[in-house]
Amino acid sequence: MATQNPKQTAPDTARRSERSRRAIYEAALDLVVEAGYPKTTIEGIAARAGVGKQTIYRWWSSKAEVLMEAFLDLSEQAAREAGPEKVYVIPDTGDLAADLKAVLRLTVDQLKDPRFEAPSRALAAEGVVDEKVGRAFVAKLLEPSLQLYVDRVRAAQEAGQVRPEIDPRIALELWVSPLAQRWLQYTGPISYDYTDTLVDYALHGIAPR
Amino acid sequence: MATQNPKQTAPDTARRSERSRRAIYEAALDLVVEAGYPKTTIEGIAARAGVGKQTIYRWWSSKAEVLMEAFLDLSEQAAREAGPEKVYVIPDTGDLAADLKAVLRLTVDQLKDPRFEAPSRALAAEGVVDEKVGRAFVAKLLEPSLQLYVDRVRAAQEAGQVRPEIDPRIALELWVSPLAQRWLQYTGPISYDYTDTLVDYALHGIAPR
DNA sequence: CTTCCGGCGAGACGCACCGTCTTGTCAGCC
DNA sequence: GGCTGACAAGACGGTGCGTCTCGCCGGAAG
Repeated sequence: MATQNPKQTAPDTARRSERSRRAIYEAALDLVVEAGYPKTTIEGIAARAGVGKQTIYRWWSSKAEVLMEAFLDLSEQAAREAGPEKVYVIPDTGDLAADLKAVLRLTVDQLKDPRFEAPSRALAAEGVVDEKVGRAFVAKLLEPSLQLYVDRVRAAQEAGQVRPEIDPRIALELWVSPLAQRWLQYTGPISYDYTDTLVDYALHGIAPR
Repeated sequence: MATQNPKQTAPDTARRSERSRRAIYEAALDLVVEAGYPKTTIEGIAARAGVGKQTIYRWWSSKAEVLMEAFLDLSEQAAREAGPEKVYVIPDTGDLAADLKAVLRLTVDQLKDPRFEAPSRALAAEGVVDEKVGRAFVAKLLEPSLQLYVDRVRAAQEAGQVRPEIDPRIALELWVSPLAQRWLQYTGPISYDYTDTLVDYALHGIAPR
């Protein structure tokens, strides 16, 4: 009994083809954008990438996993291109409302970019029905962004713009979740006005002041 | 050229078998609970319902549509059993915060009932990726419940507990959407404490009063 | 530089499910 | 009581699944 591997005879990463890996990422993302997630198949990805099916099955265990890594790769690439620390930190001008509104406007734009929308919709949908995928989606894609809001709200607390007993992790859901639900479930239109309103409601509540 | 039907020679509803219809509803719901949505197939539903596949294809156009009607039927049935006007109107004791907290606690319980959770997760997931299904899901299942919050917030506005310029349709998202997102996407735990906190934040905001 | 091992592209395989179509039966309006 | 069309059952070709087998070839080790 030699070294016990999680999946018998694990493949040798040293000999892995970088060329194939990237071709698979690109094919997966393109297909999801063009044909939609349900019509995106492993066979289709392999064919478009000019790759044997086994190469996909060797390194990933599901369509969702392929797309997750492909999308993660795309995000990192986009982050590198935009330059470090561009959209990836929430500004702190001292005016919490203005800063949140500014970031949410960028988010609104991003949600309408097909190259971003198609894969993240697909992954979100898969995550709703498959808890494992869902938690991976949250941990790798969502949580890092949410943490930025936590930090910004904490700063606002120290500046006296947010009550100290407020839980930042819950506070951010007052504007993130409504936007997310409208986008994911088509419960309503998404606009700058809308996100601006969310920030106002979140900061001051709906009760008389 | 006789009466032009949307789908050539539409079936005759008068001769439709009620017995088969209900057997299909039950089989679909059971399979989704037991095996999960992806493993629920039309062939599987037909087999378990003791029904020919054609009977399903005759009356529905997709797995999602079958499940949607089945779940709608289940909801109406549950509503009838609970008696008219039980959970289906939001109480108005004059204390908006208390009323919202009470209803949200019931929602939390409902979200954890497997017989309810499995189908609504499945439909929500399908709706994320298929806009047609998504809009139907919202219109038939979500919107009616949300309307109750709109009515309750309007009453609160007339009672002077909510500022008059507040849009009730957006206000309700301050507590509904965060709960929905935590449930759908596994972004955090769901508890009475959590929903109580949401109501407090929504009413009074996070800024110093 | 040579050897060799294992990832590689290609695609055949059996399986499950798709959506359509066929058959004979039987239930419900006329 | 007769006709019509929905019904249960299941055959059918098509497609994607996940596994497998085949040579090929390219990078790590000697």
